[in-house]
Amino acid sequence: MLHIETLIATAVAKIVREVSGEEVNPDSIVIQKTRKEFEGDFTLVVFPFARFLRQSPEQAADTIGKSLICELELVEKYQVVKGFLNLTLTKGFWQVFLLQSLDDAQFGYQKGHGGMVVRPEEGKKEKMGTDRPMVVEFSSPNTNKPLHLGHIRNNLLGYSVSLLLEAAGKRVFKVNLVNDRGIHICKSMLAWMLTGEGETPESSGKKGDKLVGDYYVRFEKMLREEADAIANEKGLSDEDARNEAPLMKQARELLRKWEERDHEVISVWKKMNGWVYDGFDKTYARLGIDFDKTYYESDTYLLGRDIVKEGLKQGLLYQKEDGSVWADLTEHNIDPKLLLRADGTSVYMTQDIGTAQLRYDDYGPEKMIYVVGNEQNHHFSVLKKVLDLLGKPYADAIHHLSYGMVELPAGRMKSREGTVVDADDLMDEMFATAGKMTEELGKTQDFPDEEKAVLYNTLGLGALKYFILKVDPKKNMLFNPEESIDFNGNTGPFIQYTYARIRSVMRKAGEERFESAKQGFAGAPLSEKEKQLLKILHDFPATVLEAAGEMSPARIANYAYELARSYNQFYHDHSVLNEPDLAVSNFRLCLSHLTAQAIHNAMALLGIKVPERM
RNA sequence: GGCCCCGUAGUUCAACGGAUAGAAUGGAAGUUUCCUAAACUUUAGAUACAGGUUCGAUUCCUGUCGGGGCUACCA
Repeated sequence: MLHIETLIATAVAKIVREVSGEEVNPDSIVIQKTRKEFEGDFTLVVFPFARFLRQSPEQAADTIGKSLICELELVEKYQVVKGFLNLTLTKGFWQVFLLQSLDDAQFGYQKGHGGMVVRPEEGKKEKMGTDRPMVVEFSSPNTNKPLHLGHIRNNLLGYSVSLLLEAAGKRVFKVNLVNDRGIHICKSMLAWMLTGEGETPESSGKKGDKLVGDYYVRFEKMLREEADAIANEKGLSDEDARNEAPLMKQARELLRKWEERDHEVISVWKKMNGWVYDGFDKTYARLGIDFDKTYYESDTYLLGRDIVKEGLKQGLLYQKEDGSVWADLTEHNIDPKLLLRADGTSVYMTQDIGTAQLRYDDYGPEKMIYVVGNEQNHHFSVLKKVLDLLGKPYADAIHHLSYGMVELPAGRMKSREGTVVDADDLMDEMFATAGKMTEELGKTQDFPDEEKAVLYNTLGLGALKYFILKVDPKKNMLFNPEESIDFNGNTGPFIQYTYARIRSVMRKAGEERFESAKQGFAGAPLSEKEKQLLKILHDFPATVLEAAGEMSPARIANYAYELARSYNQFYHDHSVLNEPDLAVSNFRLCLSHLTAQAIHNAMALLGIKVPERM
């Protein structure tokens, strides 16, 4: 059904044109929900038109209000407060909206492809009419360390943004890019080869990614000792000492051998990475994250290297005397960027060039979205410029979805100081807290153990995901390990609870009762709380489009909270099943059902499940 | 040094340039013979500072102060 704000805006544009002859772009007309201290449903901000109409804002509002009543049957009455035109819609409009939405299990989601509005850059609106897919890359782990809280934010964001784009009608491919090669991988390999004594996940009982991570830490410790000794002995700077250290030399040698496909090195590499993937798979599964395709840097860096060499041949890049290859970016006022080292090995940028090409070849996407922390803003701006320099058509399709850091009270997480919050540990804690809270409330005494476990998982993950996704992706956020994540107030469990409450009512009503209720609420009056709830429900489809356009799950999280809060207020003031007036009871039952549907669909966009009872 | 981002109640988060800056949490005070009190109600409490643009600024511009990031032949 047509969105009412659009309808009003179009009508206003027409009125202004008829009265003054001025053309007004309907997109520029501001319609907002009326603040609750005033009477009305929607408010038109009249100030911008007052000049066109050569009237005071109040007069202009009155003029437009009068015409709107004639123009739109849905508008029942209006009131003017200063330059604000407050419109009240008919009760019939709200009831028709409810009735039409009731049977839509996909309520809030776009049907079919295309037609969404996206604002990739601030303030820029752009119609996206094509059927080309969106590729969303997220997670992008290194295979030398387990996943931590930073990765959780990344994964949840990427996954939710993918769902959002899909809900907005796009075809979406979720891809992971595993950084499975490079000097850092060689470090954990080397430590394992030197000190591991054949330890495996099976022999030690450790999760594979944890085991490999331990060797990475061990390498850094051993290197520290060597570097300190050398620094003392030769009076070198820390950086130089680290580079001079035999361990570092061995690691570089290992990387060189790896690039030569040395059998022994490759076999250790495969073995250890296999352990890590087993570990990652468990963590992803538990988080509820999945991918359509996984790229490996080890498969793409050579392609990147070829593209760079080709660029060099075409004279788009230049070579230094030592043989290293560079991109000249002086026209952008950026330092030259190294793309191939003198020894021919590639750097991060090189492989990103390769992956971009591969991804373009694989999907021909409209946009390639990279969910990567804002510390890499510079990297991506350089990547786009280098691809542009190389004449790649997809340079513009690259969109860096840059998100803020998760910080601890003491600052950012540092593995060297052991302040990293491990992803698996955190999920364990959330599960335990959910169980403890629920049992203290005595809500699950009659639950079988299996249902308890499912519920605590749902609630623990719900709390965690909501906690992270409710924050604007662009902003840094704070996590305090000393305080457990809340289950009361503006939280995931609060919204889940609201859903469970509604489901309980629906169960008591029964399917038949609900079916007949749909046919029988025409005459029911509309209370303030009920209307408030309907207004919020009506907003859902537009909110999904906006959230998709801004690639901001936070918009959905805040929406879901507002909706749940509004329902709880309604629920507190009104009885659904004990209401004596049948029409009113029917109406409330339907209202409850649509609310549950909207909560379910909103939370689904965040990757959060909702329980039937809790 | 240069470039970029961020400063909103004690704390954690909201607010397309629009009305009296919203929530949550913590503090204070209440609500349950009634569909789930993980709820609801009341209450005190904030736009770092100084200018500018505007009918209107938390939002845009300039400067100051404070925090973070980037400025790698790490990723």
